[in-house]
Amino acid sequence: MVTIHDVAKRAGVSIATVSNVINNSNKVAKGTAERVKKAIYELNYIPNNVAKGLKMNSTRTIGILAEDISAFSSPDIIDGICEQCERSDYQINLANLRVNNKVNQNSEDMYRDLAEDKEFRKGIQDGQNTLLSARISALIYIGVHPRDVSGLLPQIYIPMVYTYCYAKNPASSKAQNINYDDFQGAKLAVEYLIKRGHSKIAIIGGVINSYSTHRRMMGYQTALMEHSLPLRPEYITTGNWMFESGYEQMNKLIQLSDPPTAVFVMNDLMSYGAIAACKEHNINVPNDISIHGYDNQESAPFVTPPLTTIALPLHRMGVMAAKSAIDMVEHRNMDQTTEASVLIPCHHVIRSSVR
Amino acid sequence: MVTIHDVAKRAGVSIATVSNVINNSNKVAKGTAERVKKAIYELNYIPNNVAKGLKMNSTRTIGILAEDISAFSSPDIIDGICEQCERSDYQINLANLRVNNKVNQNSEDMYRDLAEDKEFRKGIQDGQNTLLSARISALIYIGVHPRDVSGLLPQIYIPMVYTYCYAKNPASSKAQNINYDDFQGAKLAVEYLIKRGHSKIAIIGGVINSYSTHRRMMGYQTALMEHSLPLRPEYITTGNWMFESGYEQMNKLIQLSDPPTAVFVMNDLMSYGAIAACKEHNINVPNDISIHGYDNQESAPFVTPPLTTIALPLHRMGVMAAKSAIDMVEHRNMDQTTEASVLIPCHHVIRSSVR
DNA sequence: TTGTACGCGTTATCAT
DNA sequence: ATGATAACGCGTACAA
Repeated sequence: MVTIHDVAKRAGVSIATVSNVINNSNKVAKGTAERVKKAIYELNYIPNNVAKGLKMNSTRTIGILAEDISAFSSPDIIDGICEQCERSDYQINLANLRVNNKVNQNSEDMYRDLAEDKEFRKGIQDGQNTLLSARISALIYIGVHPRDVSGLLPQIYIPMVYTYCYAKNPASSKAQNINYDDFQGAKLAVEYLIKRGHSKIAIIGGVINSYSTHRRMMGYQTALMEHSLPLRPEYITTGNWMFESGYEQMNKLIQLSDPPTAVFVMNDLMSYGAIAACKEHNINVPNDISIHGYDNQESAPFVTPPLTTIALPLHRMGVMAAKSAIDMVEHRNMDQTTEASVLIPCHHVIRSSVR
Repeated sequence: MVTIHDVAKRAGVSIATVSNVINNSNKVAKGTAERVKKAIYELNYIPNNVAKGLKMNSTRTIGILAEDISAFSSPDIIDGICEQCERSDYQINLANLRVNNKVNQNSEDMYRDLAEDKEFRKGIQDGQNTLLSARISALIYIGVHPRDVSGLLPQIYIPMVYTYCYAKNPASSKAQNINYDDFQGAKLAVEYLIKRGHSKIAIIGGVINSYSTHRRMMGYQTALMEHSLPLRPEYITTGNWMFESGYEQMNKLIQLSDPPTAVFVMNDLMSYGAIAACKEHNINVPNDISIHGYDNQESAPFVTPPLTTIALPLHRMGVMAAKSAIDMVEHRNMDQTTEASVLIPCHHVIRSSVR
């Protein structure tokens, strides 16, 4: 490997001069700088960041600890992180926990079970340690489900950002949570239904102890309230985020004596189930009943009818996560205005499942 | 940060001894080793891999240069790479080129255009250099489309693996291509259609100069040939991988005087278009006509009818890619049996779009 | 403006 | 079995 010494020799200068043209090119005479740059180019010199990292005690590297990189939400978040890191000249070190292979899908409370799983906790420890031994400057933890992950990670002394999850008691004294706004997204959805003339609006929620379910439910209620619409208990149902539960709950709603004309379903998967239930009863979506999803999964444009839904600001979450991580590393977070948690608004994707 | 010196002091030994218990614990007396381990635990010592990397001239780090981490194929490949790296005690350094934002979707030959795009070539250079300055031990390049990417990357002196793309003239003298088997996958699909009793089997291909289109077409032909079925030119159509072209080509096939009873469509997106065309003509899928896709996109189970398709071995490609990268790093690739290109078989996902 | 010398945290060699 | 010490490639006082 060609080093700074080789460049110095070829340019006929000392290594200090080479270092100076690389790092603060103003400190060195123009002619000398040219010679050095020429030598760098000719030798195809590539600075050794591991030596630099050792010397500077800073690697300018963000560690990503992803609960599951195959989760639908992870790639776009990581994409955002990459983008910001490129802009700020940071590198990325990646570790993956493969949560979705480990979680018990049949469990009532799969994420709590998971949090108590010895093997998973060891995996998370190992992942964190591997990253830490690479001397990352900050750590971004990407969850697979918005929930409190306090206590999952051992305490560390570098800045931390949680995204697609949050920590009430973070693992670092410098920490931030970056998430999308469940409340705003749900409100957006229901307000749209109201705007389209619906007043009998039911809801199919996710699992009842989920943060998202709570927040989205509040968005639903608030939208109704602000438009002086009644909150009808028989219109409130919950499932478990899966296709089947959307199907089941929709069947219940259909059989009501005064059925809704629109249903806000808390995720796309359950929406598909709801649509399937309608089809079975020869109820046309959206003509007889409107279905509104949440998540904007990759499949949403391709189902029949194409699903009107709420898109998550995943890319922006990644950008923001990297940005706050880097800000904390570079001590720019010291103004009191910085909130420990930021919520990024969702936006609407209108297709054809709402009339 | 606590260093090996702190541990040594606390354990009352020299740093050499601490290093020995970490790396070759057999060289040191049992009692001493215990004391050292205790000190490590008490001080929460985490080895500094950047110092180690400098000293060893090896970081045990795989660089991933992803053309687009948001492409449907990338996350599972990366997941596989992560898994193998964890097993082999390697770290991962990630860079993303965001190709899909840069490519001109309307171009006849978008990837060739891209390859000639100055800005993209600069991006790829920068990405490679960033990775190289982190002194990665090997580089894995993940494409977004199976094609020859020779000449895109500058020549380098570390092992390279190409996956979801290939290089006839790789950028390293130690290189390998890891891909799925287009030919085998297509043959699998068409043989299934034949087994289900179809003999009038049409095909909707991708863009005509695409490697995948060629290979899948050959799989189609071979399956027909091996079952003594005629190759009917009017059954051979091609599109451009997008929804609309599936729709258009299907419309043509429907209007044939002797229309097919089954269509092998070369990707899922065009399959959705084909299904849409059938619906418009009140042709029931699969009862009147069968549709077979390729890719097994996340959406495939949710369209109507759920799509029978070919699943790509993405995770295994990632595992294999990392494995060969690491093998090359550790000089285990020296047997002549190692092929420059390996193809991993696809497998079948049977749902309801084929009768 | 440019050069010399030191130290960052390791591992490995060579003594002891 | 254990310890002292020289590198690894770089950035930066400080000297010139």
